[in-house]
Amino acid sequence: MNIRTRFAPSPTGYLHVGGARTALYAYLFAKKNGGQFLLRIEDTDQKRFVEGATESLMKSLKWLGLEWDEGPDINGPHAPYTQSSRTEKYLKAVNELMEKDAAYKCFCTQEELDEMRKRQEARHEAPMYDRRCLKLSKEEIENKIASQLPHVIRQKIPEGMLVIDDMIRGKVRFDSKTIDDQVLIKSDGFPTYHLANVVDDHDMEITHVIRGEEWLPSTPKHIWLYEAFGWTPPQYAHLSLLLNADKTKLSKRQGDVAVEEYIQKGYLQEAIINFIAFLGWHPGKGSEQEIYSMNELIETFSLEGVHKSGAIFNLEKLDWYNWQWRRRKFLEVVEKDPSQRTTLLLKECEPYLDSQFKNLGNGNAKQLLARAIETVEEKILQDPKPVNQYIGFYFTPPEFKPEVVYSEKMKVDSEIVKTLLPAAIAALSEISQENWSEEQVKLSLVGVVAALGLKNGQVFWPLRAILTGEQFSPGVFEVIWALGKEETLTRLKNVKI
RNA sequence: GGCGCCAUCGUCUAAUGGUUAGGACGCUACCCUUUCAAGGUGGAGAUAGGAGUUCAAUCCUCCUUGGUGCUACCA
Repeated sequence: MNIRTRFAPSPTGYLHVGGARTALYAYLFAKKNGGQFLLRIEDTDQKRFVEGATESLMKSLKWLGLEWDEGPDINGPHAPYTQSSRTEKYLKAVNELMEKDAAYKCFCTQEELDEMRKRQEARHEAPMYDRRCLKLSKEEIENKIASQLPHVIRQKIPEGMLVIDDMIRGKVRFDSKTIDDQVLIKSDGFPTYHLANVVDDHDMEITHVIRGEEWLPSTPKHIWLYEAFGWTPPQYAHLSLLLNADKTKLSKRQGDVAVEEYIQKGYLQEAIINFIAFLGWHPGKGSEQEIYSMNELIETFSLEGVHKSGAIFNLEKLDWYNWQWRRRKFLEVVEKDPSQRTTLLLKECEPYLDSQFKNLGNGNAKQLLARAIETVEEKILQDPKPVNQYIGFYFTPPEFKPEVVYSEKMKVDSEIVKTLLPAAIAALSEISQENWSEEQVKLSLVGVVAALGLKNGQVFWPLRAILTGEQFSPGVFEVIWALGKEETLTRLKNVKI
């Protein structure tokens, strides 16, 4: 069987990360099985239509590497792939349903429906359409149509139980008594999701419907529609939701939910894919591999590995994936061509560099910047945003920060700094201008360590902290060498405890 | 309210009718080190509760609890 899946978003805004995961799973399932992945735009609700949303959706999808085989922009054998251009198909389909007595016209007004619901709620009944228009006689219907009363077309839900065999959830039972006669065609002539979805999935030969859990309760309606048409329904796989930290449905209020926003923040495509793939899926077989490329995911993916429970969208893990992928891509290039190292790192930092560092020409300052960045390579690969912290002190002397200089962990207190400073100043002063090198600085400071009987860190940490004012920075020898003898001594002498 | 879905460390998850319940993120201790970071070795940390089936239940069944989704002329 040729597997065909689809992603069918509504153009109401950006691509939501939850939608991205749904699309990813549908994509992986299709590709794993050598099938096709389609994109269909479900814009049957003009009220919610947002200008540019389709383009934005497609852009994010493409950026993620989720390319479709058929879709609104490239078309295909079942074009068009935008529902608003397919209305005749739905009208034709619904006529067929009425002929088969599986649908009927309903003339109830919004007010009538509201009132009916209110009364049902007052009696603690489930709010449901009471089928009053199903009892209309032929003449009544003709009269109402003749007087041009607006109407909708409702699905006539058959009686009985229905069991859905969901690929993720197994067998799920529904009683038709609890299911409403769904509106299929709205009074504006547009279909609702339920009709359009079924007609299109059938027409586009979709074999597996992979969609969010929110559709599970309405799946019986869809299956009954397939039955009424005499079509074979697709296989269903209902995915659990992505959640906020408090386990509510992932929402904008509690953080960013648009893929676009993560792109802007500098997350790598590979990292986002890797991360969302593992939110509710695991390769199984006791595997402990965490890093998967898209190709590896395609090879490994299966619906059996998809979880039933919702997963919290945890940014800390995303950051970690992002770091792993930045590093992996960086090393791939550098291993082939080591000369690329600095260029690549500078490129990483470029967007975050303060303007004063951007146009340094090619002189000493530029080299200094390059070296500084190289020495904090790991930090840059983890997160290039604080880059200015790692280099700013070269250009602007920092204030003395006791909270950085004194460190319980490094066993550094003010007493140590008091004895250390004069010794360090004396030792560094002895190095002649010609001999001023990183190596010489190191020798000199190692001498101080020995002379004072301290641990390495007790000397190196406070000096670096005084000179840079930063928790993290390039190494102390590098810093001293680069600042130069004069500036280093000035900074050290200026310290007042 | 009705109907449905879900339930292993804080988070993502692995595992099996019999395990010291494993890994990753995060947290943390120590080691290493040219500080920090990285790296290495450890640590704390979970089967929601109650019944039942069974020699044996985290795993199967039921109930409770909690969470969540749907209940529109939205998708």
